[in-house]
Amino acid sequence: MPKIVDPVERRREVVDALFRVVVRDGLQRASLRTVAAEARLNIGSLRHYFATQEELMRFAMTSMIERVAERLRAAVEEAGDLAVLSTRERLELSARLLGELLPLDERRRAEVAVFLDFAAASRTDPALRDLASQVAVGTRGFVGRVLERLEAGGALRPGLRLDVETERLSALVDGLAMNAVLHPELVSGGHCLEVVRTHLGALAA
Amino acid sequence: MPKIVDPVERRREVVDALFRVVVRDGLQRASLRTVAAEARLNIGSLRHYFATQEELMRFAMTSMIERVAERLRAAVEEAGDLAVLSTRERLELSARLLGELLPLDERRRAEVAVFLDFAAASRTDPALRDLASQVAVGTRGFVGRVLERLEAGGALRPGLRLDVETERLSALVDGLAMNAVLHPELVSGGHCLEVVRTHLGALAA
DNA sequence: TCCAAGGTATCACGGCTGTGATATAAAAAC
DNA sequence: GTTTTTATATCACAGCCGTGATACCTTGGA
Repeated sequence: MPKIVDPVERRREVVDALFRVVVRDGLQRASLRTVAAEARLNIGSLRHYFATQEELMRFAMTSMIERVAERLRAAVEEAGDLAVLSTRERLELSARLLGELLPLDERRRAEVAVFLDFAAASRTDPALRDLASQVAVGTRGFVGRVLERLEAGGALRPGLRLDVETERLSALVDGLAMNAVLHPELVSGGHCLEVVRTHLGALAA
Repeated sequence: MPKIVDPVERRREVVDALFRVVVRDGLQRASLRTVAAEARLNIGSLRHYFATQEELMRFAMTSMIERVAERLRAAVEEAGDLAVLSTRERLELSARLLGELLPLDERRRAEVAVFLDFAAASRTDPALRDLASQVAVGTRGFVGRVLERLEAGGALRPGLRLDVETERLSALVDGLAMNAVLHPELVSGGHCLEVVRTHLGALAA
């Protein structure tokens, strides 16, 4: 019974299955066969949508990037205009925005885990390098925009070098996310938010 | 010609070969065969020293932990008593100590790359979990001690919560190290040091 | 001198991997 | 109704993997 299933939907199902495998067993275990089994598909069917392993991996990584980017865009839009807010409220709003990159619930936790595995793999896998670079540039842009809006609203202490602060905050968020995913018994979601709030508070005072 | 080689030295050579493979091709490519080839050993010889793959991986990770821990200890000892130093000098010294965890030269760069791959693998590999946890606890202890000594010397601004600041600085260093290794075209060693100096400066002001 | 131990090397097995080729069948296009 | 496309499914192949078993040789000690 071909053709009755939307191929776009099928690809999404396969990518979701891949993510479940990566979260549960790591990227190394995400072979075509294990992903097909997780998606309840025959490997032949899977290869009808993704001819090679590299094609599947790149499509999955691209899908994840688009999903997170869309969520960040929605969060920024929902934040709206911060002209009406007090400095304290602006800082709290910024913390919530940055929290979209932290493993504060199961969904974000899974995302960070997948990104971590892909990032580590991208170091030695040329097929993933450009995508990993795209992630790094994207998060820097997002963090930089958060800081710019704070400064434009006069919420930041004067004399800050925004490029250095962007690098500092990006590294902080990445490090927090990684530690929270790798050592949840050491770093909880609450700890992450507290550290981010402390950091933003120090940038304001 | 058996017995003429120190088995301790042999194990060290194997571990060094493993690290070279991991840095060059990633942990996934570090099979018994590739490591044996890199060490110019027959796989049978390698298995005479490491019966199983898990034993080799755990020994390698443990060796790396001990090497870095020893270098950190030496750096702290060399730092000596900071009672005679000015606040500015104490901050610069602390930055140098934290720099031991950053990829500021080829050796440290290789270490961070290896740690990153092992950390990512430890998330889903039970055989490495305790070692990864040991690394996380160790770096937190090191960072915490750096902050304690600064505070004891009165170099830090009052009112800081040292536990939160330890988590913040640990995440910052981890994130910087990761980003510098994964995206050297985006984050150089100089950038790392500048960010760390900025952070310590903000803790002092 | 003989024996045990340490070190090197090779073979074989089952298992998993990505991938090419191919068969079958249903739906769509003409 | 015929043909073409889309989809599912299976087989086979070469390659790498960890590992068990084993053989051979050199050295140290009894």
